[in-house]
Amino acid sequence: MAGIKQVQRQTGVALWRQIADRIREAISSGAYDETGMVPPETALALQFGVNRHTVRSALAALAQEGIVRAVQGRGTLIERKERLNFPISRRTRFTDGLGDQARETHSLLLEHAQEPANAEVARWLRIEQGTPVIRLETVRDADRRPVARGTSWFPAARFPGLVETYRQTESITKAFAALGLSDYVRATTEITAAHADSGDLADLELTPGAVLLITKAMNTDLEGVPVQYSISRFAADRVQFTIEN
Amino acid sequence: MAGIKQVQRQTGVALWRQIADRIREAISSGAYDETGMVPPETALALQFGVNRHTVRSALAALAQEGIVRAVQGRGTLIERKERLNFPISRRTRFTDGLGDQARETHSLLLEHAQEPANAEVARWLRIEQGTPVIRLETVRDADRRPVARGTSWFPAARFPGLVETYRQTESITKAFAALGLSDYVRATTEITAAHADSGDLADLELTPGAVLLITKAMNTDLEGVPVQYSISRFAADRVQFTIEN
DNA sequence: GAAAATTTGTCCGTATGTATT
DNA sequence: AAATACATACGGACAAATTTT
Repeated sequence: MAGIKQVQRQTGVALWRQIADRIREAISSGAYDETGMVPPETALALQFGVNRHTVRSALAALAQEGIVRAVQGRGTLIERKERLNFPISRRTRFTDGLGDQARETHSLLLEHAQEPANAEVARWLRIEQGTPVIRLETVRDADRRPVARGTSWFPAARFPGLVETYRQTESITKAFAALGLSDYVRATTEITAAHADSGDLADLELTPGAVLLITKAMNTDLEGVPVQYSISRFAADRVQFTIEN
Repeated sequence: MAGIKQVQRQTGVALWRQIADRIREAISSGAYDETGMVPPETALALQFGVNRHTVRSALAALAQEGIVRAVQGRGTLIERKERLNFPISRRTRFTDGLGDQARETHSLLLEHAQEPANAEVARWLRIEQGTPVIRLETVRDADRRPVARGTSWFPAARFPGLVETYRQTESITKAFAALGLSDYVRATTEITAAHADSGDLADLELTPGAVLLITKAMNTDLEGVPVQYSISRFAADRVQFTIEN
């Protein structure tokens, strides 16, 4: 089971890097497909002739890349992934956009409040700073796998009772419809990427170092008046966005 | 200079995490603005009453978030960042899209070749697999800072001499124009995010763990015939994308 | 320009804690 | 309950890069 090529010292490339590369190759070559796990750290340390900590550095790098996930007491599992596709267009809607990619989608309302708009929210919703807005904190699942967490703000005066309707329907589109807004469109979307923070790790069931796709989006009614501003944080290894022009 | 709150053991929260949080706060409060650096590891270890390795774990986490950057022999520098905005639309062009956000942009041609299209390239360019394509590997800078590296493929038969023209003009738009294609449009864009690999680290001057925004884009001529397929890898902390619908 | 001091990087060894099997 | 496996933390040594003397 020992590899043919051993790691080499004093080559200018750190041992843990060489080992990470070696394990990455082994994973993609399917060497560990039987168990779906990487061998225990102690076994790898023996195999490569290094200290267990050196192996840990290598595994930490791979975990950080999302290739493996260490579980205390169990072992280091190999991750496999498929990405859901989210089209971004004038007609962008979360659930509809998924189409038949997921059998079952859920939206969990974590928290809600009515509060005065801060500078950023006011700018996006084109209202005066301090105007009352409704804030919703949600986590969205597709087939039991958390996909995104986000915060949305709505002008409070225009959508009384939004929270109750949303809680029942789990859909912004339906809540809007129930409140007299039959249609709306995506006006602008801003996309960045960053590392997950501790809140993301918990809500999206991620491991430290995970990557997020972050969108800031503004929806308007058909007259172009802003009705929703959202910041959404997507687990990057579970989604991709597509834009058709 | 010692902090008022000390870190606490046996609380269920690892020491290195507590220390990372403490340093993160100190940075954002401007405590280290004078030097633009975090104190040396040994000083922090003394301040928090822990081993230097524990401080290193904390700093590694912050480095991985892109908040600091360690430089051997010098110290741990605090990163500050501004993001360039890339609009994605039917008229998407790299340099023009930047507008006045950068005084100076460059495109460095790393490598080029003519080769048969593989399955992916053939699918995007809507040509037969094996048809000759021109491949360009480039790195793009804005104000001396590398922003993106990418690979582009073009149908070889349609654009003879593309490489020479591109090398002179540093512009795909101008190279197309010189070869008789006066205008083209962005048809589809696919966006994902991931960790940087070793090639990205080198070309984009990033540190391990850095996050990338990755686009797969297809441009067509005005008749809708694909003329270019590109995979671009953007340093996520230097850019954002915007989509206006 | 050379030497010394400073600072981060790598690696080892050991001990103990915590979660899972 | 015991064994296994990952997580955290400490201590030490030396290497490598940079800055200071």
